[in-house]
Amino acid sequence: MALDRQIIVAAALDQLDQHGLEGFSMRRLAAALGVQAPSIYWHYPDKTALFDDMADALLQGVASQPDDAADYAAVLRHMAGQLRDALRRRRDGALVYAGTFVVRDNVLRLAETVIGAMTRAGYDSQTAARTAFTMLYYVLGFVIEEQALARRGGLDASEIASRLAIMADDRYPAVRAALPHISDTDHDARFKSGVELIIRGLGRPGADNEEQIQQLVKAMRSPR
Amino acid sequence: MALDRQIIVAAALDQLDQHGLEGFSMRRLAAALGVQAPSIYWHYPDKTALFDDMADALLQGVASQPDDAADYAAVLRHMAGQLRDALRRRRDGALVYAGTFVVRDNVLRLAETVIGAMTRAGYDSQTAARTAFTMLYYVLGFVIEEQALARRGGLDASEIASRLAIMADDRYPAVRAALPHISDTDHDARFKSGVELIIRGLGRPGADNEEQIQQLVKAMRSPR
DNA sequence: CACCTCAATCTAACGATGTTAGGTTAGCCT
DNA sequence: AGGCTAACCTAACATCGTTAGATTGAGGTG
Repeated sequence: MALDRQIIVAAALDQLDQHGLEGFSMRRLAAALGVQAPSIYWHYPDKTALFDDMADALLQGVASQPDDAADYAAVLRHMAGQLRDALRRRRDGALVYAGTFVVRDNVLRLAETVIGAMTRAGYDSQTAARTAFTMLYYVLGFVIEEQALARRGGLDASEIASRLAIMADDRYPAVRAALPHISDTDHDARFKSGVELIIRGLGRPGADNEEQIQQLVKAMRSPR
Repeated sequence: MALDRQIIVAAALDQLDQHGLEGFSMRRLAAALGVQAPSIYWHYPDKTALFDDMADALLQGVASQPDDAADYAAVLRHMAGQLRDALRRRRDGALVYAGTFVVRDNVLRLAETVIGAMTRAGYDSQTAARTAFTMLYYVLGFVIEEQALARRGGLDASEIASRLAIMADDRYPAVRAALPHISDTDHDARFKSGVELIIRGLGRPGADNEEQIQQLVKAMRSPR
């Protein structure tokens, strides 16, 4: 009577926060809803269908007020940040989303915002689409690793760092030299640097200018 | 007697290919090894420890012969491709790796190759480390989505494409215009374009030159 | 009001899962 | 020969996703 998909999804996301992806259980979810487990199967054919809705719900509110006037780089930055926050909002959110990869309104709106801003700036739609996906994959991979620490309950960041320091012996001099940056816990800064790296990789709109930039950069990189 | 970790991991990866991550079972694995399920628990404390070894084994052979003379961009390209192939080799390989995120010899060797090549080229170790991670996250996200189609057995790529075409109505004009590129099934080309985007984002080694390039690119992007 | 329908829940159960407790074997060391 | 222990076994526990089929209760119809 009281149950519908929206209520179930909301409760399911709370369950996710409490027990994680591994500990998620249809029975516990049902109990939290004050109902028996099979009742959920009247509203959803199976667990994966429920998780599809959960994945979509994660993106609710992302790209809700697109700014058509904004610079395309600003849009990319903003959307990457919003996507990261959305995936981080719930425990194991990135894994839930990765497991399903649904095509729904919420993700379409996100794509529209990014691709629209880029095409308006003069990029062809292939470049726009591929950039949007590259950014999406980066964010997804980043948050998955960001949440991986929480997943393995026991060890914290410092523990990993010290274990890494031990392993990085003479066989891995470059890794050892870069240790403080590899173990850097300033996730915000690390995330932004990746976003900027991708944005910077975009040349000027139009294939010709694109090539120009590439050649120019290449020239500047050549040995002094 | 016959059993050891190496044999178990090899059989476990075969099980992964046959049944996927969802269908993986300690009992079935044991049966494939001609043994009862609890026997595996003499060699591994639990399932997650086994999956850690499996994740590490996925990267075996990656960056096995580092070329110290190679251009840093070539190293980045090569390592990204090798990592993608490694994760793709086994069904749900990317998800297995994402679930664990272990720090072992195989991943250290990969990091050493990339970071080493970049620092030798003149980049500071922070830029090198962050670039390596950005590339890693991109590849991970890419392969997760690449394997997502196989995970949901029923629908194939064309089915998704047509469903997407239906949803991309007037509300999403940019998405509709970019449809052929969004549904592009040439995964190799899409993968490479992301890799090149990230590589291109790297400026000339050294902060000053870096800024130079940024300013230059910015100038070229400014309205005609 | 009595009857029917059907959405929405229930109980009961099936087969499978990861894991643990504790017993059994078989080869090596003294 | 006798004991130790690595490496397996059987049995069982609690829990899981899911299905079959019974039951409830509200709304519409005669």
